[in-house]
Amino acid sequence: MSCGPRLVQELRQAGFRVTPQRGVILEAVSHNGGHQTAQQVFDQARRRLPGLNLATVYRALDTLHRAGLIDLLPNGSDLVRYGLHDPSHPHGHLICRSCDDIQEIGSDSVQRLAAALKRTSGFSLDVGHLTLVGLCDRCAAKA
Amino acid sequence: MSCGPRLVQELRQAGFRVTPQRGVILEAVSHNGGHQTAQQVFDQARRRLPGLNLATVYRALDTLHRAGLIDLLPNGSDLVRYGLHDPSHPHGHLICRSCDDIQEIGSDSVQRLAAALKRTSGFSLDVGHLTLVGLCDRCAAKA
DNA sequence: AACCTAGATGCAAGTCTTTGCAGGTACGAG
DNA sequence: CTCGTACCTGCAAAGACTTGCATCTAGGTT
Repeated sequence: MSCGPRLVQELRQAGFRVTPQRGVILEAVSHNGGHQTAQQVFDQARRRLPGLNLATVYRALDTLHRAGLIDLLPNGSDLVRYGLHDPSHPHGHLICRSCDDIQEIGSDSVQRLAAALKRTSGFSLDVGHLTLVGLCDRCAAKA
Repeated sequence: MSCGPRLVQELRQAGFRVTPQRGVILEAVSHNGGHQTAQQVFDQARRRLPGLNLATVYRALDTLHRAGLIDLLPNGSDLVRYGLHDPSHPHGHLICRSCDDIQEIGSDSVQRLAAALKRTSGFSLDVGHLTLVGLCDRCAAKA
């Protein structure tokens, strides 16, 4: 896992400090294939750093997010989940408001929307971690 | 204000009951031009229904949202705000993650994205109340 | 290598929102 | 018009997340 080097480089570059807490928390985020809740990250990280506090986890998750190391998945109806941000595989998420299913979308159509918004409103859409809410095909068929 | 008839019709149609609390809460949402927080809705609604409870406000807002009467504006960093849903004027919101400014967007480009998603993934995007996060032109210029 | 300071952490208390439960009410059936 | 019950509400307590403050530490400076 190449977390270590990336952590140091990207945190420093964004003007944040490299601390053991942030290292352990970043590793915990990727545990079990990602998509962890804050509490799960906390439980996992505390095994390696017993004194760790939940408030620190929330602050570190925010910091790592702002440094571009992790993505937020605000699930609408469920808890917020966190995942490693992989710049070599940019994608958005489609979340079904009925069954909470998450599917990924490639960024082609999103890129086109972003370009249109930039042109018409000057707004820079966050393409890297975009989350869209609606109905998946199965739930749409029911309604 | 045509809240009354719409309230009765749309709540019933969605299988919910029409209660005085829901009526007062719906009116409170539209107070001051909309975009109210839950607390503001509570303060406003309690003037007409003194016994009203904050938990009821949250439950009613959820119910009214699911019945299609109000929109949610999850502001990312700030509190969630609520507004009347106007089917004759569908639009999305662009929220700046840096300064929390909200601007509206017409649905043209959003409609195109929705059509593309439907085609490629079978996913039905909620076009009526779409909220996109990014940087507004001023904050993008700073960064 | 020792020092300084902005920034990070731990703790505790605070907000915002949700949930469980007991009693109350809308509204369709009789 | 009255009844019955599924759905709502109020209350209190929990859950999720944030914030204020004192202490500590990463990492640049000397």
